[in-house]
Amino acid sequence: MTETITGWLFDLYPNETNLTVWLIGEEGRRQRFFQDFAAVLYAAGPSTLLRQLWKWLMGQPIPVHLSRQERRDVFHGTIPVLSVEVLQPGKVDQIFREMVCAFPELSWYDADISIPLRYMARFDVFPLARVRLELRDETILRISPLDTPWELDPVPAPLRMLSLEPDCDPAHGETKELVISYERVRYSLPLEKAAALLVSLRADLRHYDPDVILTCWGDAWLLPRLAQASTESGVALPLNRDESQPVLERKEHTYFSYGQIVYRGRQTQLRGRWHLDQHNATLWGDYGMQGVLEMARVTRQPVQEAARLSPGTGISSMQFITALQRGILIPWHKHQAETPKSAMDLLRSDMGGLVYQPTVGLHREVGGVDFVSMYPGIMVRFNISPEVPRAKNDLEPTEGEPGIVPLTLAPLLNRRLALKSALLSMGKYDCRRPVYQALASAEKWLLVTCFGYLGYKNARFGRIEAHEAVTAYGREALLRAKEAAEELDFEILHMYVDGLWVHKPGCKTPADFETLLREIAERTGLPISLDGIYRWVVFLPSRVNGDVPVPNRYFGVFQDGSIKVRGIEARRRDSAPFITETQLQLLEILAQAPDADHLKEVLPRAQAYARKQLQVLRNGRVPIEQLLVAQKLSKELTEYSAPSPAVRAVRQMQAAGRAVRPGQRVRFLFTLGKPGVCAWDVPGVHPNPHTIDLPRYRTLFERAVRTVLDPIEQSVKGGVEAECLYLFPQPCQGSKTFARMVGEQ
DNA sequence: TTCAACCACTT
DNA sequence: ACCCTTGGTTGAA
Repeated sequence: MTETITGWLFDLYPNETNLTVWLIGEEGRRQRFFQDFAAVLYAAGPSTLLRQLWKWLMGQPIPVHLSRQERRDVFHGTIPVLSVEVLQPGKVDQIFREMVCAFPELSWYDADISIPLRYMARFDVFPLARVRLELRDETILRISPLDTPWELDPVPAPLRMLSLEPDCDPAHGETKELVISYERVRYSLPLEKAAALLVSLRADLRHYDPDVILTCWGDAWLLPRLAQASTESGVALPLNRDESQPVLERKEHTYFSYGQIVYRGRQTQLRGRWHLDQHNATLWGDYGMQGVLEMARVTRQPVQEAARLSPGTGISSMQFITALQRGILIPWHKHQAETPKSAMDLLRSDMGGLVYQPTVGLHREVGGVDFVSMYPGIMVRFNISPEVPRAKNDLEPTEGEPGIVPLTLAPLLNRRLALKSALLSMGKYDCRRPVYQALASAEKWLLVTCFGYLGYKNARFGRIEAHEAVTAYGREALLRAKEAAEELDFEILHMYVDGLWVHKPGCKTPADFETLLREIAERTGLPISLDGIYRWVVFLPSRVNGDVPVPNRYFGVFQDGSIKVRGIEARRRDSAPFITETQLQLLEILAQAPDADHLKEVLPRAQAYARKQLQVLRNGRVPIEQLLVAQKLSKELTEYSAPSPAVRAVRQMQAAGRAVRPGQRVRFLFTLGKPGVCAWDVPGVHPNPHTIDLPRYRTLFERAVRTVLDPIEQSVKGGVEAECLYLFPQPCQGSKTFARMVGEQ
């Protein structure tokens, strides 16, 4: 007796003998099923060794199916392999470890691919895919997808969410209460009365049966704490929906991504239910739940994994899916202890992108023209992939079988283009807008990283020549764009890697740029778009040498009044919120001018605002959190040779028993006297507001204000009284002078 | 005053 | 162990 049901694929993991698969049924039931699933891996090498391996495997207790096959290796063509089919998916890692030990000389393929990823590739499904199951009792006989990860508006799964939120950041202060909320329920309980809390929470879990437990600081703090309380008090807390499985812990780790060191705290994963910690999810800040689900869909990683995925892992898993589905072998990589060159290092060292010197100052009626996902676009159009042979300096589209990289990228790129064009045509207040924006930004990361991986020596599908071909065409495309613009009498104000800023008197509607865009698209074969038309844009000079332009510090206002800011204080994550806020507010005021000619009318308001904010600062009325500076620790404390403010703050934290790992942020305040900083995340220590180093904050404040106002004032000079040019007394460097100025009030 | 060390941004 | 874009700031020599 078989039956068929449909629903959303929710969770998936190996159990003792086969796989557990959770489904959210069409009609809303959460159901657990089981499915037989064999994981296949391959060994290649001398036939005698393969024969020995065969014999060795026959003597193992773990059941396997063995066969000789021919498979395709990306770099070596078709090779003979021994196929090892492990019938108990949960045992793959164990048996593989033993095989490598016994036969270290053999080459291994498809060996370190997670079970969920193998499953997703085999059945072409993904987390929250709509699927049809053919069942016999609790056993899945067949699973087939009803949609693809590339739907723009997938039918949303009816997820039940329960949120757990302590009343304050446990890293910083003393948490007393836990706020529990779901649907229309919301209440809080003291954390101290553990038994009462556990009983209540258990009742909620049983009664509401959430799919998602959404927490703040749940990974490293709340859930471990609840688990411990549960053990101590004897009150069981069934966080897992699958009570036959233990709660899973993923260890903290630090990795490089795009020239940055990144820290991921430990993670607490559930089975049959998701736990998502908003403060420990890679993309949560910018994209929220939608971003995490999108990441899971396109990378096909389980949702809890997707939540803390690095873009590199994300793009790798997409390539693995492509390879698995096409029968291309995935080489096994030992994890070498060497420090990998980051993708960003490569981008820098081979001077990948073309960079131009902008014309410093304020410009009006400027078109921002961007290639959309330029590097991925190049890889797809020119079939750039490690296994596809290339003639040198060949800049023409190639014929033939698309390679792994373009095959992986094409749907992602098309999706991003589709999202972008949907965004262009939808109204400003369309409710899908924020979602689409979140999806587009989430994918941008994957696309950008894919290019980096092409030149990354540890990537399994990398090749430096392919990487160079991409940057070479990128430079060529930008130059062709420049030529096209100049032939159409546009003035080139600036070019940067994949975008250019152009001006032509009278060109201020999208229609005025249409010919240019079409011409560039035609000459380069790459998708191009109008990022927007600026009412005005300012390219900043170097601060060290005021005559020299810098390519990536600018700000401007588009015709719809929205603001674009790059490289300046407000974009730096080590700026205090008060500084960022002031700078962005200044820009908001300036954005009220309908065009550059009206800047002189709004400038006095901006100046008055700056003066007001300065007063707030001087009077000590800025909330202390607004003055917090956050910096990322780039290495172990012992590796530092200079006692930078961040290092001094970490020392304070260490003295209080708080460890900080590389990649973690250190929050601190600048204070008067030695050591000049006060670490924020030291429990029980509350900095005295009177010791705040106001002069220092004032310097930072004025710097940020001058970045924005100086160029505007210069451009409207003549029409404005001279006294307006200097908002503040001349900047003073010595702290004594500052102390006097702050004291004078 | 100079300079090495350090942080962050650009995509 | 090696190389390391840019701009900018900080604190010690």
